[in-house]
Amino acid sequence: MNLAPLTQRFVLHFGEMGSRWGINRTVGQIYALLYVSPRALNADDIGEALAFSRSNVSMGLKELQSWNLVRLQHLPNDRREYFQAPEDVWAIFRTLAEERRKREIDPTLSMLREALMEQPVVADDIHAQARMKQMHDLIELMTGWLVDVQKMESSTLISLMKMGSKVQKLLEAKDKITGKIATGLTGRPASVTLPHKLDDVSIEIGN
Amino acid sequence: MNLAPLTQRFVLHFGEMGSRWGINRTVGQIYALLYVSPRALNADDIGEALAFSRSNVSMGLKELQSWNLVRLQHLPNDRREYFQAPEDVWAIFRTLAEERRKREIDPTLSMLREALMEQPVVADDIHAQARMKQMHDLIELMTGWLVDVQKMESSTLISLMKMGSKVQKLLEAKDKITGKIATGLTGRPASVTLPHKLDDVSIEIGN
DNA sequence: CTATAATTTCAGTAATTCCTGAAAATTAAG
DNA sequence: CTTAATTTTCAGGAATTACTGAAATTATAG
Repeated sequence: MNLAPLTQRFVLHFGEMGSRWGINRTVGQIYALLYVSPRALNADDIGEALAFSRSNVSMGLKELQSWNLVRLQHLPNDRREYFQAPEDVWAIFRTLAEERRKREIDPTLSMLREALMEQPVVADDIHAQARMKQMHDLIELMTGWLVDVQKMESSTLISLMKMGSKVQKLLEAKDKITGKIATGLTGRPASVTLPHKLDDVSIEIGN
Repeated sequence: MNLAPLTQRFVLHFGEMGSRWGINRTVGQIYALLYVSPRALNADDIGEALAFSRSNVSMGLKELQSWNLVRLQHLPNDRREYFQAPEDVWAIFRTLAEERRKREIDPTLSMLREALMEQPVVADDIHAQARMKQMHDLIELMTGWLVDVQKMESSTLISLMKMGSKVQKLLEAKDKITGKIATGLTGRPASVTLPHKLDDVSIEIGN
């Protein structure tokens, strides 16, 4: 391996973290290399840079493709396949979140759904099913939210994350207002803006 | 293994998913069993229920304790240690998120921070460092947000997740207002409520 | 303090995952 | 179609991880 110093540190780190992320060293290093590379690389480039066998690189790239984490392209007058990681880190993050959901969450959600359809026969299973329902509801809420959030523009997402827990303030304010409506203190029609319908909310700057 | 039908399905599923979640089969099954169990279990209970050796159970429980996923308790007139999973699924989820952050994200954030302090010597490293900066900034934003969100009440978190991408509406409305202020159309002082300071925002119901 | 119950450690083995080189399959140029 | 370049597959060996039983350690009752 003969890489530029910072690149090497990055690549080695990704290799070591691989096991914690559910990928192996090879795949971690290949991805890291592609991520920092200014140009697309072919399998031989990668194998040489990381000192992996050609077949190992092939399997690693296949894995990365199954994660939708690399793009394949062809250069003129060169029949080899070139790979690169997408430029946009937020796009990468979305892909990662989606793929992890598919692999790590969805199968469990399916299992829970099926288990909740059954009628418990044994006493122990009555409690077990109630616990599964709690887990199911949490996961369903989480994944639904994730899908919702995936639809947003990156810029919107960034703004929201920068707000952090201050979003809570908006929610509290909204609850206060809707509470007022319920008790009829505002004199406005009570029909507008229920807790989960925010479409007609407008905001003003307070004192 | 002689478990109630639904419990068994749940336990076996967690065992199989274990590898995708970065834990082994044993640990997955032990956690699943504790999660659905109506009472705390001791190591022998667990070993018998899952047909694992006593030492394997011991190692599995140690692992779960290192994840803060199980609580240890003692029963009167019994010197054995009893384990249980916390009741509150949202508390469990928070723990999981925090521990995964510590193990899967924080080390990378540290590595990136260090790499960004260096002065690139080689041309390749200039681009590599720029890419690392992009990744660093994203991770820092994400983890900061996560820490913020961890502080919220579960009920608040649930409300926010149920709103999903409708939160975006609030943000858009806010931007519209602050935009108006910037262009002086409201006649209000221009100093209030900058994009990241929402403390003084109040909400009214629109038409 | 002693005896016993309970838990943990650890060396050895089993099981799984990773990686390589050789061979097969695919692709495209001539 | 033939040939050469490129990629993929896969059997076997290497490396890692998981699991067990025995021994050591720790904790508590008497």
